[in-house]
Amino acid sequence: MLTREEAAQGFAAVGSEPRLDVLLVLVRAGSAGLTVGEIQERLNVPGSTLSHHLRFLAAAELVEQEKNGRSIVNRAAFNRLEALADYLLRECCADETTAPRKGQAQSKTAAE
Amino acid sequence: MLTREEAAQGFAAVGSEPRLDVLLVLVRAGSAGLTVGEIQERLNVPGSTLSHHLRFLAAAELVEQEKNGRSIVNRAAFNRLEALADYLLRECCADETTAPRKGQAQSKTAAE
DNA sequence: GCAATAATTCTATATTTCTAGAAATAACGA
DNA sequence: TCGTTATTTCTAGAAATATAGAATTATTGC
Repeated sequence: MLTREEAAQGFAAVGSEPRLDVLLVLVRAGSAGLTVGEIQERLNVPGSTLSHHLRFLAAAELVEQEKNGRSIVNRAAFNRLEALADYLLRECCADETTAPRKGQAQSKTAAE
Repeated sequence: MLTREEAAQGFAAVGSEPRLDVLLVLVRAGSAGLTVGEIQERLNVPGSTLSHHLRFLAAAELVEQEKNGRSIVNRAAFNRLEALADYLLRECCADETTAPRKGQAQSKTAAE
């Protein structure tokens, strides 16, 4: 489960277009991941800039990096991404006193 | 459907703790929404700062603002939040050539 | 050891964002 | 109209982030 700080950091990490691009190519790549060089080929971005963005994504634990020879394989952290996706609406309407929003999951913290 | 730019802007909007706090109280409040003053009470933040953050959230269309007398009611844009939540993993594993990630939805853009 | 490759760190500049006090605007009630 | 309430806009300094070239580190093959 994500803390509020982790969630904000995660959202900030994908809150810039170049970084969102990086994450999306990794998500598409699936569990095989991509090396830094492969990402660089796909996105056509200078190495130092890419490295900076990858560090950001790794710090937010949205991307995992594994060294393999002189390459570094980057993989999307799918569990973390799912947790992020769930985070925003998790407590939906917990304070709602009148009719709850139709079709909206109710908060687990709200009294059943 | 969200463009890449809209998605990045949306994530950036919830990518700061104070702003995530604002969004979360609105999500909890449900469809009734909250006035700026009510948010201010709950979060204990200066009005000018809150106004700045709300503008950010509204620009990303994560929050809708409706004027009501001298108050402004703010509501979470649930549809948009759902779209954001779906965005990250939508194209999961589209480029995967070997075994797809178990339990992971396949991309709509991938050949069926 | 040496050249080549893969990636990071260093550095510097430009831009954006954060924060919040002060002033301004807008709406209502008497 | 006047005072009060609700909110925004103005302003400005501090902090964070973006970008990318140059230098550096690490790994491999010969």
